[in-house]
Amino acid sequence: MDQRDKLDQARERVIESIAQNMDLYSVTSSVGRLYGTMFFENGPMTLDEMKEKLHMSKTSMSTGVRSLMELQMVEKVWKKGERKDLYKTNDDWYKTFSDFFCIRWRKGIELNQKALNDSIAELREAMEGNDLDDEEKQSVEADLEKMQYAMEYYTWLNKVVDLFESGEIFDIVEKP
Amino acid sequence: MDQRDKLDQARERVIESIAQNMDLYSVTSSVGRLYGTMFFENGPMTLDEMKEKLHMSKTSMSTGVRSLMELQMVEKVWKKGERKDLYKTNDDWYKTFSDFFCIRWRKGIELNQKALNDSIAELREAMEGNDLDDEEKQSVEADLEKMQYAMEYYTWLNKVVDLFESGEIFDIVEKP
DNA sequence: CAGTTTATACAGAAAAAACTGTACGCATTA
DNA sequence: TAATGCGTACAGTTTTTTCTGTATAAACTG
Repeated sequence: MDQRDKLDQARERVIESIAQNMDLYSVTSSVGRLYGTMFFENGPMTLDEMKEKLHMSKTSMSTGVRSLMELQMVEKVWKKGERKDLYKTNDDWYKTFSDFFCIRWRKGIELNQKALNDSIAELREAMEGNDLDDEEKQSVEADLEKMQYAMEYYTWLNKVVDLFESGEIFDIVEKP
Repeated sequence: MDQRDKLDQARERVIESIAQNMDLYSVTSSVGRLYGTMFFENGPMTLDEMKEKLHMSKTSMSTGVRSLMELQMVEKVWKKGERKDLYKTNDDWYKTFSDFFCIRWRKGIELNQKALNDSIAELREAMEGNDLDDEEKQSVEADLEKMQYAMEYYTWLNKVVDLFESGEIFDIVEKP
């Protein structure tokens, strides 16, 4: 094998590994491959360059870049005299991980807490009225207990997310 | 509206919210709904009961339960005299979250580290041989720097995962 | 042991997601 | 202003995933 091919292969191995594991960020391996490719490119890339490298449609590159921008993994770059949009990877992986973790879980927590709050209130109200028979009361009591457990759990999880959002996690586990 | 309906609705709201957010655990909302239903059931359930409640095929219940068991969210229960398999939710959400977080990220880290190790070794070897022109050397140098950054990041992330795996996280953020 | 009953493997249908090519709006250039 | 070039909306196609019904093997019952 040619020396040049060997170097390319070493790079491609890493790109492919990143691609295969990008499902951790809920994107397809195609989008992951796009990220990996941009990561190893020495400068910002245009959509046409991406399309060229990955042998995919420009539309896919466009939507792929949008996904990566939402994840804050890629950002748009301005360069005077250049008509095409340029994109580069955001190379702070620590921040990318934290942001993703926070956004993802915070959203889930919030929605579930909202539903729990509403339902807990309704059940408590029903308990206070006197139109439940014993069996119903017992069932509502059981539901309330479960919902309260869930609320406590989300309170805890929220604090875990705070750890990452505040950057406190970097005091606990220091960057190399 | 009937009082009974209102109580059911309160429960259903929470189940549906859980279902919608179970994509955090990479399962479909159908599987999430199954989990929610089992969570609020007072005892263990059979596949037929699930099928009945969710109006879905028994096959789906079977595969759904398997998914939830892999996530350690559900476990099989033995009861003498009962021919059908019984399943109940594992109600330690703190552990479920930690386990999922660890398994998920540990796997990604490991695979990426493996690829990085191989490629870093190859590139270093290439640098030591004397058959690279200046341009190539520069390119390899740039790749190596990126790969080393990635390795450092994964080392850090591994330590974060350790925090959850060891349970140390519960000293930092205490359970309510 | 024959007759049920249970869970699941498997194949196919239905639904969802990913991807492509065309068309169009907007911006820049001449 | 006309002409060119860019990114993306959109519709249609392909691929993947989810879901169902049937068939079957294993386990239980009498």
